Amino acid sequence: MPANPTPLVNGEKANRREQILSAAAELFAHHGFHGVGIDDIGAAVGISGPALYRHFRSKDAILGEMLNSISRYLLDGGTVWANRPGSPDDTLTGLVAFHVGFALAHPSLITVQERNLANLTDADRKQVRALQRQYVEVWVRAIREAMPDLEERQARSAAHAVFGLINSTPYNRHLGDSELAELLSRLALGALRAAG
Amino acid sequence: MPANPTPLVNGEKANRREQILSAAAELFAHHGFHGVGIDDIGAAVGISGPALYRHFRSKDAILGEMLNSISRYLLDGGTVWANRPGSPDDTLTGLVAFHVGFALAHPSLITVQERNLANLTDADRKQVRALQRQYVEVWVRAIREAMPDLEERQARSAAHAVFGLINSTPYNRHLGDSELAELLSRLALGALRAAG
DNA sequence: GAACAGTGTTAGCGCTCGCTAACGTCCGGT
DNA sequence: ACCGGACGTTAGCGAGCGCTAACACTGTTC
Repeated sequence: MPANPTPLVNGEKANRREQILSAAAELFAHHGFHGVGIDDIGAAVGISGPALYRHFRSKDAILGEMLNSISRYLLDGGTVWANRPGSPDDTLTGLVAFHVGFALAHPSLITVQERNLANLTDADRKQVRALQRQYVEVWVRAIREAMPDLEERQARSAAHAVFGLINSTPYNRHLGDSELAELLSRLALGALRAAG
Repeated sequence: MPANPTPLVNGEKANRREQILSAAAELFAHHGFHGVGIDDIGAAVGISGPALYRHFRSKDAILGEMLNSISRYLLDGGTVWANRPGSPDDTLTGLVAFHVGFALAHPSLITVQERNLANLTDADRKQVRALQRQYVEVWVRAIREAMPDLEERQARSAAHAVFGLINSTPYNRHLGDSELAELLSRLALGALRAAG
């Protein structure tokens, strides 16, 4: 279980680093990494551009910490759900619910993680990729236990496809949260069941 | 039916404009709009930076024409499939196959269209958005005819979710094309059937 | 064969960006 | 009372960007 229930909490008691990460996530999601300036991020938290360097070594470091935190949160949470006792079908349902919950709570983080991998430092990208791969593997194992007749490559493709389905939350703001969560879960499980 | 079977063909007989659009799509998909320079695009087609201005009014115009072309192609093709005679279920299957075919043939166009809407000129964005909205409506109508008990808002959310599912092709390069096409179609239809 | 349209080149302007430097202010500990 | 660290400011650098200007070459037209 991760130490923090959600990554990048943006509550009132959050310290500067977290405020900055949260604001930067919103901006990166809307305009892309290169479309956002240091001054924009500073202004979003009420300080002025260069003051950011009291908290982060560089602009790349902001993105790096952001994506690392997201990937680690997903991997940790996914691992917990995958190891819960229960039938393979229950495990899959739990994983779906977990990912849906994250995507609904943090659509901008979803957007950033999907779009800005290429803007990372080589070292950061390596780390994030590794975490993402492990998360996919958690899903692949869960999928194959629920559908033993699926090949591994097909299960992996199915996992990516289901991520794409759930990660549509940024374009899906016209339904209530609970209603959307229920619909997405049903769609995701329906897709997975059709894979077998 | 659109005049051209696929948008932005990058064959050998393609003229300069099309070469440029094709190369720029690849670059934009990998590095993002702001991460690609005029000189990069020029180099990719064997000419040097400023020569692009013989063919396009600006860098924004390249992106604008690219996204407009994609959206128009999808809308035109989707409309054709939606109007084919056949059962509602056949129509849905046709739409899925059409979108899957496009996503498989042009993963980088998928990426660009998903990530770079925000970098368009106001006028271009308005146009592209309008085309995308119409395409979504084509799907919403088809979905509701196949599942009459679905509300319109739910059908719209389901459409976005299925787009996300199919548009996962950029992350899905480890399965053969035909195998992946078949899998994605099955997943998409399974998701849609689970919506009702 | 001169004019011209089409397509390429290089040089360079003006602007923005990430980042550093130098400095100011507040605040808790001895 | 004073010092030092944490955190903020503004000014400005060097680099890279989109784009324009000025010019060169080629092939077609009358």
